Order: sequence, then C-alpha cells, then structure tokens
Amino acid sequence: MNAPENKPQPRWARRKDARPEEIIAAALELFVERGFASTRLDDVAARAGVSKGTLYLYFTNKEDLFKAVVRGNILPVLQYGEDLVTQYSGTSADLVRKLVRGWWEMTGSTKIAGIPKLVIAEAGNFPDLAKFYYDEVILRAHSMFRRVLQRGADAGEFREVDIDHLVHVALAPLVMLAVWGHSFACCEEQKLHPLRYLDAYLDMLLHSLQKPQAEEKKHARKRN
Amino acid sequence: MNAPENKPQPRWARRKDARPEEIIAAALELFVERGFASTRLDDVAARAGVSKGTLYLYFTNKEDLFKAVVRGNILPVLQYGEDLVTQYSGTSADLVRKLVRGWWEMTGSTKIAGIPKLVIAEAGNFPDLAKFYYDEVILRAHSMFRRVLQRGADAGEFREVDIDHLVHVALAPLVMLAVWGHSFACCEEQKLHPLRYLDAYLDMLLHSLQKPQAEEKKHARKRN
Amino acid sequence: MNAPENKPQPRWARRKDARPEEIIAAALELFVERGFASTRLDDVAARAGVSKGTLYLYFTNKEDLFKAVVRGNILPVLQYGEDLVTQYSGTSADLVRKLVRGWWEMTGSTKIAGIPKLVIAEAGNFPDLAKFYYDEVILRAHSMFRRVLQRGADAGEFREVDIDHLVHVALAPLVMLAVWGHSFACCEEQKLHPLRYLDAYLDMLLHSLQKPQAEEKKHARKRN
Amino acid sequence: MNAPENKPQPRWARRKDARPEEIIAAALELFVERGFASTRLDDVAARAGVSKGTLYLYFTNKEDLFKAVVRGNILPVLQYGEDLVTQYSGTSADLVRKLVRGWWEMTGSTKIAGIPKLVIAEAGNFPDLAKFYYDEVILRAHSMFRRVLQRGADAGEFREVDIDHLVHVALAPLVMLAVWGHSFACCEEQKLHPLRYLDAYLDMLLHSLQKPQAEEKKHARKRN
DNA sequence: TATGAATGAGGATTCATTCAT
DNA sequence: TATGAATGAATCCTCATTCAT
Repeated sequence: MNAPENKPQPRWARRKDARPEEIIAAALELFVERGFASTRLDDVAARAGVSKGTLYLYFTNKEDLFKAVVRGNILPVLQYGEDLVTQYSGTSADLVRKLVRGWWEMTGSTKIAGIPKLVIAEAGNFPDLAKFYYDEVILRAHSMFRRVLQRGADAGEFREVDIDHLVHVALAPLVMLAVWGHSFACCEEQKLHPLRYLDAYLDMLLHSLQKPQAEEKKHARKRN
Repeated sequence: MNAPENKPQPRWARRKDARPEEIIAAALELFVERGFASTRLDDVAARAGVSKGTLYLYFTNKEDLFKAVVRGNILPVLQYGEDLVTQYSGTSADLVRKLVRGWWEMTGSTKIAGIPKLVIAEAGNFPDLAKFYYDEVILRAHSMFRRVLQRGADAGEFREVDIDHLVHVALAPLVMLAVWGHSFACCEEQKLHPLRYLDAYLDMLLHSLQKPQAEEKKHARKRN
Repeated sequence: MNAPENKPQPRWARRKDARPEEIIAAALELFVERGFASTRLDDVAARAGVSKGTLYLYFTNKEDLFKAVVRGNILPVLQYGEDLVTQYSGTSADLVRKLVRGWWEMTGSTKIAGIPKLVIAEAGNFPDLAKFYYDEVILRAHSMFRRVLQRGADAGEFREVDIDHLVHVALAPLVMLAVWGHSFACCEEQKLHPLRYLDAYLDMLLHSLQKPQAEEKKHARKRN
Repeated sequence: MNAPENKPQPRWARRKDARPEEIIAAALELFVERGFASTRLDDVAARAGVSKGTLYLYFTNKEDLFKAVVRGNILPVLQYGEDLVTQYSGTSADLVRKLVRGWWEMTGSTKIAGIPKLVIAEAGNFPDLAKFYYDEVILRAHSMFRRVLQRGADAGEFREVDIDHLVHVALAPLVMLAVWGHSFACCEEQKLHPLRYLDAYLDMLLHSLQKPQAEEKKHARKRN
C-alpha cells in the first residue's frame, strides 16, 4: 500500500473519473451481445464491477446509458477518417483503400462494430437516438465519402457517377460487414474472410469508378 | 343458436383455417414496427382480432410465433428469383437488373423488407432462427447470385472476379436498402430515393463487372 | 361442488364484477392503516386474495387505486345527508342533530372515517385527488350544511351569523373526530368517548346558534 | 492550507453549532411541503447546504430527523400560551380571544402549522412520535384550554358545560385551520380568509359559553 | 467533522403464459 | 376451438444508509 509504486491519486478519485467509461465498456459488450431489451442492468453493473445503484449515479436510466454507449464509442472513429481525407495527398483510389482498411482495423474488427447493428435494431424504439446517429454518424460518414469521390472526379481519376446515391450504395457493404460479424457470422460453417471481402469490395468499387481506357490514359498522362 | 341449419357459418369456417395466417400477418406488422421484445402479444392478438389465448393454440410461445413470421414470409420470395435465373435467356447484366428490380417490387418495398432487420437484431438471442435464416435464406440467395455471376463469367460477359466474396459484397447494398427503410428512413430530411439508389447500385455493380475494353470488344463481337 | 347450494352464477363471472370492489376494500384498510406510500401493493393484493398482477387489470397504477378508494367510498355517504336535508320537516336544530348522529353511524365510526386523514396527508402529492375531494366532497358537504344553517336562519330559529365561515368552523370538529380515530386515538390512556364528544359538539354548536331570549320567545310563539 | 494562521475560520465555527438547526429548518420545509415519505434526504441536505453524510452526524436516521423536526418546532409555542393563561387578569372571553389570535400569529400562519398535518399523517407509522405529540403537545394544549374554561366557569362568566369534551371539540377548528392551509387551501377558488374564520370561530365558541341572560346579568353585576 | 461515492434492499410495474369456462 | 381473467417471475429504478477518505 505504501509501496513506492507511483500511485499518486487516491484510488477513489481516480475511480470516479474512470467509472463512466468502465460502465460504458461493460454496457457496450452486453448490448452488443444481447441487444438493448435483453440486457439486464444487473449484468452491466456486475461486469463493470459496480453495484446496480452506481449506474444511476452516472446515467439517468437504461436508455441514457444506451445512448452514452453509442455516442462514446462511435464519434472518435469518425474524426480519424475525416482527418485522413483532409490530409491525404496520394491518388483517390489509394485514399479509398486506406480509409477502408483503416476503418476495418479501428472499427470493423473491434467490438465497436456491434454498434451499427444495435442502432439499427433499436432505431424504431429510440427515434432520437436514431436521429442522433443519422446526423452525427451517417451524415458525417456520407459527407466524408462524398468528398473522396468528388476529389477523384475533380482530378479526372474517377468517372462521373451519381455521387449522392453511390455514397449510400458504396458504404453499405462496410456496414453489412460490421453487422454480419454480430449476426450471422457464428452460423457460418465456412467463415467469411473479412480481408478478402474487403478486397473484393475495393476491387468492385474502384473498378466501377475507373474511367473508360481512353480517358484513363489522358488522366494518367496528366498526373505524371 | 337454435336457428335453422341453413347457415353453416361460412365466414367462420373460412376464418378457422385462416387464423394462423392472420396472426402471422398481424405479428409481422408489429414485429417490424417495434422489434421482438417490444411487441406485446396482447397487441398481436388485438390486431389479429383474436384473444390472447388463441395465439397459444397455434404457436407454442412468442419465440415460435416470431420464427413462424420469419419463415412464413421470407421463403416464398426466394423461389421467384431462383426460377428466373434458371429460365432467363438474355444477357447476365440484364438478368441482374431484372432480379434486382424484381426483388425491390416483391420484397424490398413491402413489409417483408422489415424481416432482415428483425433477424439481424435478434440473431444473437435466437441462434437457431439465425441458423435457419442463414441456411434457408442467405445461403440460397448467395447461391442464386453466384450462379448469375458465374453465368456472366462463363459467357465471357463479366470479367473474372472473386465470385465467392463478391456475392457477399454485392448483396449487401440490397439488404441495407431494406434495413434502411426500417431504421433511418424516418430520420432523413431529404429522403433516399430507392429507385435511384438501385440505379446507382446497378451502375456500380455492372460497371465493375465489365471487361476491360479490349476484351470487351472481343466479347461484344462474340455476342453478335 | 355439485351441492344444491344456490350458486347459479359461474364463480368466475361473478368474481370479475366483484374484484374491483374487493380490491378497493382491501386497499382502503391498508391505506388507512399505513398511508399511501407505506402501503405495498403486494399486501393489498394479498389481502384482497388476488395476485399482484390482478391489481393492474382493474387499476392503472397505485395512484389510480388510491383515487378509486377515495372516490368509491366517500361519495355514497354524501347522498344520504343531502336527501335528509331536503326532506326533513322538523326544527333545524333537530336536523343538525340527526345529521351529525347519522354521519357518526354511517361514516365516523367506520373505516371510511380514515379517508379524510388519507386525503389530507396526500393532498400535496396528489393535487388532482385533492381537487376532486375538495369539489366533490368538501364543497358538497359545506353546501349541505350551509342549507341547514340558512334554513334555521330563515325560519327565525337560529340567530344571524357569518354562515360562510361558520360552515367551515362547524364541520371541523367532525372531521377532527374522524381524523383522531386514525391518529391519536391509540395513544390515549383515557379514551375519548365519541358520543360524548358529539354531545358536547352539538351542545356548543346549537347553543351558539340560539337567539337571545327575547327574540327566542317571539320565535317560539311564531312556531306555535 | 499553508496560509498564515490569522484566519480562525470564524464562519465555520459559528456554522458548526448551527448545523443541526439549519438541517431541522430545511427538513421542516420539505416535510411540510411533501410529507415524510416523499421527502428525500438528498433534498434536505441540499437545502441545508450540507452533504448527505452530514445528516447522519446529527441524526441517526430519517425517522429521527423527522422527530427532531416535530419536537424542535412545536414545543416552544406552548410555553407562550401557558404563561399567558397563568398571568392574564381580564375576562376569560378576552383570554380566549387573545390565545386564539396569538396562536394564529405565532403558529397557525407560519410553517409550523404544517406539523399537525404531518404528525396526523404519520401517526400510524411512528407510534412513539404520536405518543410524544399526544403527551407533550395535545395534552398540554388541552390542559391549558381546560384551565381557561374552568377559569370562566369558576368566575361565573361561562355556563356549565362538559369541559373535558368541549376542550377537544373547541380546539378542533384551530387544528383544522392549520391542516387546511397545508392540504386543500390550494384547491380553493375562493380562498378561505383565516381571520374571518377565526372570528366566526370565536363568535361561535364564546356565544356557546354565554350564560342565559338572567344569570348573565347577575354575573355582570358581580364583576362590577 | 465533513464529504459524497457506493451500496443493495425494496417495491412498482410489465407481460408471457396458463387454465377454467 | 376460443376466451380472457388471473398469475407471478422478471426487472427497472429509488433512496436511506454506510464508510473510506
């Protein structure tokens, strides 16, 4: 206890700051595993190592905790992508590849990937959560991806397409990959290989954006 | 009661057989609107015009009813697609277009489109339902789509791709369109236009399958 | 079971009609004994001989049950008094005596006497119940008593007083007697004798309404 | 912390002694506003400007605090009346008037008037509090009022009545006035005017105690 | 003394399920 | 078959109370 291990903060004060995040982490796991309705707050408390009552010190009710789980986990991952898009200087195709693979490593392959399923499942029951997710996550993600497509089109790298709708379409396979991992993945006898799935996805998407060869050559020349 | 026998209660006799289907129809609506856990059997019974007890004459419990809803609604739509693939004689690109637009009209734009969301949401809680859906719906849909891609490749119409994974990828936007309509659609200020979404999807998919021009020409010649 | 005891109604149907009243009766006892907050619905159910869930078939929630208890028990007793006032043909003093003694027998000495205490105690927490009680019970009781005083004044039997305020004042000892029985009665070593209390009350009230002797004589003459 | 010692925290020293009374004052307000069960100690602490834990330094539990509120507020008001009765030299009717109006100013019109309602409401749940209140408040008040009536009777000013019961009866309107202000007062559209109520009360009470005129004259003569 | 984070027993409420009719 | 009254297990949430600091 009095060991020189650098433990300057009293255990309690530190706990107080850490508690909400510990609870959110526990709740994320359980909500992802079981869904909103089937998750008992007893279990969340137990997994977070606190008592039931403690939950209510930090969250008004189950719904509030649910929203905190979504907001707390999902927003940080958007910033990364937006920054990347802003800073990137290579080809737009490479940017797409980098974004997709980055998303997989930071989100798609983690517990956070369970959130889209959660939000989709509960959108009807929590309209304001759905609205939040739509405004803060979906619109931002669409906006980011639209910038990438526009960037490629402006540079003459991508062909002209219906960008507004393609954004919707092109993000769907990523969302589905995340959803899949928390729904049917465990039913598969021959497991889906996420990286091959992503390769096939990138192959499809980038092929579909490629200009007809004639123009492509012009573009290639310009770039040099 | 003591009335003469010339009224064999025709309406009733008919209803008796129809009961399970009426219940399933009512349950479909409510499950789609509210999700599994939030749907009360009271309401299902009320909407089906029967008493709560009657539900238990036809379904052993809520879970059983849920499964019946899924099974009863989802299987019929697959047959149509499979038959089409078998019989179709035009180009594979046209077959893809026809399948996609047919799916939209028969399924994507109907209440049935709510089922994928439901199954995804409850997959964790009903593993055997998920397994059923995976085996009977997803695998069959994948298989059907795989045949189409293979058909195009065999005919030299489509370029060579990783068909196994592309099937997964290529179906995702359709599933997501169905899911979208039952999750975030009501949050949108500028509503997604499903037919344009499908156009963008087909445009993307078919472009990505196109052979490079050189080969394309060969193919075009062959086709003529 | 098949005994010839005249039990013509099926037990269930009869129960359904009787249930709300059985529950209200049980709830009255417990609310009176323990107050609103300290009464557990478990106990109400047990005393009514039903399960907890059954309460919710008949009452929306605890508050609703509470209100039903008050409304169901208190309104019937008012009618008696109002009818008596309307029909009575003797002196107003005798009418007062009859009303007071009737109230004691029908209400003051029964469980119903616990209700004023209840309503007083919970008025702050249930403003609409208080409003109901004020409108439907207090105002009606005041109105009835005002008619009696006015009747006596009109007949020259009672002296002129500030009737509006006297009504309030004069009913207070009756309310207090009811309240007393459910609050301090059990603390007394020498028990309050309700009938003597009522005698003292009537003596005080009627004396205070008596005209000065001179006028009294005139009145007496008139009456003959 | 390491500041020079010239600051003996005067404010704190003062507060330390005042704490229990500040808590009691805060608790009185809340108990009166909401009743015992609906008052949260959180709120008491907040209103008293202390932490929840601090309450337990001064009171063993909620019940103890409740009792302290009652005892601390109700006893002081009795002494005034008892002293007045002992010292008063005017007519007994005037003494009654003086007592009643004094009570209104010192108690009936203040927050303290909420206590009778509280005690009545919780008498069943806190028998020892009820006993305390009965012994220390009600019996003393009765005793005091009995002395006044006896004083009037002994002086030949009041007629002979059943003093023991009249004491009960005669105090009831005062208690009810206090209770009224904390129960139905807020329901009234035409507010009760307390001073007129008290006038009507005194008028009734003193009239009822008046001797028949013949004797009254004798008494008047004696007094001169 | 004073704090306030943490506790957990307690109670209202819901709803799938049963079963007497 | 059909009903719907009744059940009671399950779970959210509250808040008086404790105790490490």
